[in-house]
Amino acid sequence: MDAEWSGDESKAGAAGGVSSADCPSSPPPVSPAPPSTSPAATGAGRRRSANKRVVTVPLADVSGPRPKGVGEGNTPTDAWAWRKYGQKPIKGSPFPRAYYRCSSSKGCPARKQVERSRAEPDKVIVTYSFEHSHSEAMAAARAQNRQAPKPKPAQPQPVPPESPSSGSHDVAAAATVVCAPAAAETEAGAAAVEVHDEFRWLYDGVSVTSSASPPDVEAADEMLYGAMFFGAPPAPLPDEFGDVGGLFDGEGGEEDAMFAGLGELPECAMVFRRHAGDGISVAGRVK
DNA sequence: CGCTTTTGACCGGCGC
DNA sequence: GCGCCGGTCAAAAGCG
Repeated sequence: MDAEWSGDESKAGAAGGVSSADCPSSPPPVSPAPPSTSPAATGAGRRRSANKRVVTVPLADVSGPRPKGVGEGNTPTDAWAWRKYGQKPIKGSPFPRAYYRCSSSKGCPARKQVERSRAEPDKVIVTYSFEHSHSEAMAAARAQNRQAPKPKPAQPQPVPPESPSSGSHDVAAAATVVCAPAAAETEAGAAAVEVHDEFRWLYDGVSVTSSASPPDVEAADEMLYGAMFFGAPPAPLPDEFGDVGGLFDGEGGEEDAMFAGLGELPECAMVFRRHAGDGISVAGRVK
C-alpha cells in the first residue's frame, strides 16, 4: 500500500509528506497536502531511525477525549496516558511539535509526536514511535482513573498493543491514518472548547467549534486506535463516520463552514501497518 | 502529595 | 569540519 514508512528515514514523518489522501470513501477535495515544499522536511527528520506510524487526524479529534486534568498527553485520542515531555518549533512549519511519552507504564517506550499539518491546519499529524509494552486495558484503566471518568464499559479492545506474533513492543509499525475533519466535529463536542485552550499551540489561529455525541466520539476513537495499534480495521468506518458526520450539523458556525469548505470528508481511517522485523530497541539516551 | 505541563539547554545525527 | 535541526532530559511551577 502507500503507507508512509519512515522506518529508516523519518523524513516524511512529520514533515508533512504524510499521505493525507488515503480516504477510501472520501476523495479529499482538499489539496493532498503537498509533501515536499518543506525545506526542513527534506533535511530534517534524520534522527532516530525507528519505525514510526504517521497518523493524520482532525484537530478536534485529537483533543476530543481529553477531560481536563489531563495534560495534552491524551491528545491524540487513545486509551493510553501520555505525558508531554517537550515541545519544539519545527523549521518549515508554523506550528510547534509536541513530544509525548506513555505514562501508563513506567518502562513503556511508546512515544508520539503531535504537530499540526502545514498543508491542512485543521488536521494534526501524530507520529507514533515504538509500541506500548503493556496492555491498553492497563493504560485505559489508569487514564480513566485519573483523567476521564468516562464509563468505557463495552468495547472489547481487539488486541493489545503487543504484536500479534511477537507479542513484543519495540516493534514499530508504520501506519498512516487519514481522517476527515468530520470526525473532528464528532469528537470535538464540548471538548472542542477545552481543546482550544489546551491545544492552542496546535490551533494557533484555527478555531474549533462543534458539537457531537461523546459516545460517537469514543467509538471513533476506539476505531481509529484499534486500527492503528491493533492493525485490525474495526469495521465499517465510513459508515459509522458517515453517521457521525450528520451529527454535527447543528452547530459549529465557522468551523462548520471551514470543514464544509474542506469538503466534509467523511471519516476514514486507513491503516498501513507493517512489522519491523528488526528489533528496534528503545534508543535510550545514556546520559 | 503526586502528576502533568512548560521552558531552556544539551546532545547527537546528518547535510553541506 | 562546521552548522543546522530534531529530539530528549532536567528543573520549576501549577493544579487536582
